[in-house]
Amino acid sequence: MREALLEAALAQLEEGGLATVSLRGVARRTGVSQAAPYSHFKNKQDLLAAVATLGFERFAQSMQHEARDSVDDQQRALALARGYVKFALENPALFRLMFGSELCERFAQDAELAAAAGASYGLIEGTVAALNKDARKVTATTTAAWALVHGMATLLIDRKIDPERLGMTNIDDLVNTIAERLRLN
Amino acid sequence: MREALLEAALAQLEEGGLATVSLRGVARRTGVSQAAPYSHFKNKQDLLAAVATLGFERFAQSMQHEARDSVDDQQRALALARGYVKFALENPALFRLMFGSELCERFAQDAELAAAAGASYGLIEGTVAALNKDARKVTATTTAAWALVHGMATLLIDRKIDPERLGMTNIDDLVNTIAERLRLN
DNA sequence: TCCTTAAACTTTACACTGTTAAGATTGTGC
DNA sequence: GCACAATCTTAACAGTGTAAAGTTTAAGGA
Repeated sequence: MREALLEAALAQLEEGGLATVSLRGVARRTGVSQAAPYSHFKNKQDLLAAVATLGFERFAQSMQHEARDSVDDQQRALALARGYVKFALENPALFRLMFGSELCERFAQDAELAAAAGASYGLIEGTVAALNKDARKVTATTTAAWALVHGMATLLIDRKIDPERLGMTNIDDLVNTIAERLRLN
Repeated sequence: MREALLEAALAQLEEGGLATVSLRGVARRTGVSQAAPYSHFKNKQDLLAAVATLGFERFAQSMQHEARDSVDDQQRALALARGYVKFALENPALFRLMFGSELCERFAQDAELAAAAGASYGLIEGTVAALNKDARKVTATTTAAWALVHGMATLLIDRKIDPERLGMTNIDDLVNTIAERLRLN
């Protein structure tokens, strides 16, 4: 049942955005009374945190899947970037929940959530580290790479960047073109 | 009075975040009845759009102020980046409103909002253009620069990047270090 | 001066939300 | 068979966005 609630929340999230996700609506969708979710989640934020944790797990999978055939670290870095952006575009509301301010303070206390997010970060850092012999630069370079890709993802889902205006018809080309402007080592 | 409502909304926004901004609260704060704001704004989103427009104007000012003493285009680009990130850190809730999903669709119909946002984009694009003789590259490079800086700003205000972990104690150094990793021409 | 008209504001109401409290139901281990 | 804990339901409270209807207010023309 806990899973049914999570699934209902996820479905509602992608159908109507975070603003349309209500505990009562999720309960209704699951065919249960309005207060039933409180047996499984302390409150609404608690449920959203669980949804976000699930999101981070899929996020990491999405990036790894995109990078499964990469033969060198350079290619792998680009593939991770594509996976990052594609996940955001395919699950915009979930992505916004994962990185938005609603759960911002929760990462400090929710170990599961923090671990799931940390795993995603580790993917990026690991690949950057493989490209940099100078270990002192790894953190800064990872941050730069992350910021570039994260900015691209958020600006794309919020329609601030229009791929057409760049003459790009598919996401792969766009990500490759933009990520190319970064010094990775 | 319209201005008094806007000011109250802005104050509440920075004090408690977007989630705590309610039309009724804004009305209460202004010392007026709960339905009074509807004489000046069609609905809540309309008021938030006006707040965001105001935010974009201050945003552009913040960047220009930071770049006022730059002697060359390279320095100016870095200064704009610092202004971008500083504004986000000093007005996190306003920044999130400006770039968040609540007003995402509004840019297409609200000319004032679009113009204010466009002016900020123009600042960045203009500086990138000054650094690139090849006009075909300007759009892509601007997008990359924007994404990098925007990603840094959002990750910083959402506590995903910790300046301490990078050995940085002030924002100027952080922005310079990260922005340095970008090929601007 | 009086009257009209439009804007601004108030009161009231409705449907919705998160959350809590109090019961009812259920299945499990003794 | 029974206590007990988990799970669920119903009912309630305060808060929200918004619409409808009525009231005040100010301006302009006869």
